[in-house]
Amino acid sequence: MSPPPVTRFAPSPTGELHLGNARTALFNLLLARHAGGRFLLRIEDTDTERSVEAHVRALLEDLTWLGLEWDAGPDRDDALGPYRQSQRGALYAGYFAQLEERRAVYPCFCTPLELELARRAQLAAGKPPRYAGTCRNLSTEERARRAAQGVPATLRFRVPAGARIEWADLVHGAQSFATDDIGDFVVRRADGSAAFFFSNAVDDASMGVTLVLRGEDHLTNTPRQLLLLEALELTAPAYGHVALLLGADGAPLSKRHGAASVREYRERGYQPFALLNHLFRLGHSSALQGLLTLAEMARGFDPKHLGRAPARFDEQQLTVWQKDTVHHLSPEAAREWLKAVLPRELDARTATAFVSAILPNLVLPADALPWVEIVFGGPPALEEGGEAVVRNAGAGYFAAAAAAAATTGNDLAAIAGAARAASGRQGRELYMPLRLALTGRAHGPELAPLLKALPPGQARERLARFA
RNA sequence: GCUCCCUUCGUCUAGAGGCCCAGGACAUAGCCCUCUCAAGGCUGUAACACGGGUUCGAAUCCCGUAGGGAGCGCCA
Repeated sequence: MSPPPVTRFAPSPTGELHLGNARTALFNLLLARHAGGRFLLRIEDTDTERSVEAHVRALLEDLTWLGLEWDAGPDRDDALGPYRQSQRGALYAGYFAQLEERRAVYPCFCTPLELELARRAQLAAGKPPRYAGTCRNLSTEERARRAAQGVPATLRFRVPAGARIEWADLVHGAQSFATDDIGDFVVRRADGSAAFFFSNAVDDASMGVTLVLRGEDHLTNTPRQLLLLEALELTAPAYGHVALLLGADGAPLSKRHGAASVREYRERGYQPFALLNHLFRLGHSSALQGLLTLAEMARGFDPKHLGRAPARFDEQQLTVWQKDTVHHLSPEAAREWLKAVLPRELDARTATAFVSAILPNLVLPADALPWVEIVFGGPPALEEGGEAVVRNAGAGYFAAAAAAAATTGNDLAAIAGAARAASGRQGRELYMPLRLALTGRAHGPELAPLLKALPPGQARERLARFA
């Protein structure tokens, strides 16, 4: 029996939570829950230039809104924390010292400009843009001299030559990379802060993370982290690289596709469970059908069923989940969901009647707007072509219907019954003139419940118009 | 440029040499139900990127080609 897994989501707070990252978070959470393990949230804010506190808050909000709860994180500290990399400097210092002691790293005095020029020259010459090793073999004296001059230096990892780095990727299987294809990389910036390869790998190890599911964009970077961990004699987690999420057109998901962040979908009125159910099946397959709860997803999640090919985020598919979620909302939840579009002064009973009537026809809150106007905005004008249908039913039909509405309340059976008795009409012939007179439209939610939401006297008034 | 990853119906995917002239879900078309819409039921259309090999047999293994993507940063 292997120990329970520890997984993590380690976002950088540089913007809104991207859908691809949300999926990564979901998968890691499910992976942990599936086996009774722990799911950690670590904020990777070593880049103080781009990390913004407001983004951290937004990130936690979005994850919470989705229902993705972490066992430990920036707001839930424990012995393994702190969970913000900007607060882990002391721990990093110890590991930097170890690397220096073992001569696994060396100071690099190259300036950003020099490096940029070198990179461009290499690219232009058709060569891989890798660090040329300028500072790799400086003498001890030379290093001391430059340091004494106060030349700022980064710390670079000395990548061993002629070796191969191999690992079994959870998604892609056996991987093998030649160290000769990897340039010496920066582990500590000139300002003393830790660089991604370093802090990310070191934190996974020091936090006891055993399983890392991350974006495929990290696949070719993995050998660097493995090298680093090996030099530090730390245990590497098992890595799985999930294919990227694309837009409906097959291009990387971005703003161009309308929305690429959780926040945007949330603001448009999408339900968290709709989003979650969609993400669950993107790049992952499950025999489970239908709308799933997080617990059900956790039970059914299997890293063996993670796909290797990139998946497209198709809003049409999301809409299917959204409909399903919305149609199953309780009347209370539905009222809350529609709060922004419902008239303010509506009493609870009417609001519930109205919401229950139109819910089966909604996908997003905005879809309720026309019905608010139709039901609460007074007798609606007839749509194109409605006039003829109404006229054809005749004045007697509507006189009987209006009378029934006045005496029996907003009861469709009574109203239709009276109209039937007066006109002899049945089926569509019977109901369509009623629908038109009451809503102005030929299409819409079921009439009976809609009638119940109509303000007092409105049914009679709307029908009497054509008597 | 180099290294690496990927390629099954419109979309998400099942498929780990014979169970596949490729299965499911959603979308789509038709029918049924029905006061309309939605929901529901039934039926249908629709895919192994291409070319070589290996094998009695390949969607599955190997090699190429094409297309897409990532990485090669004092970003993460």
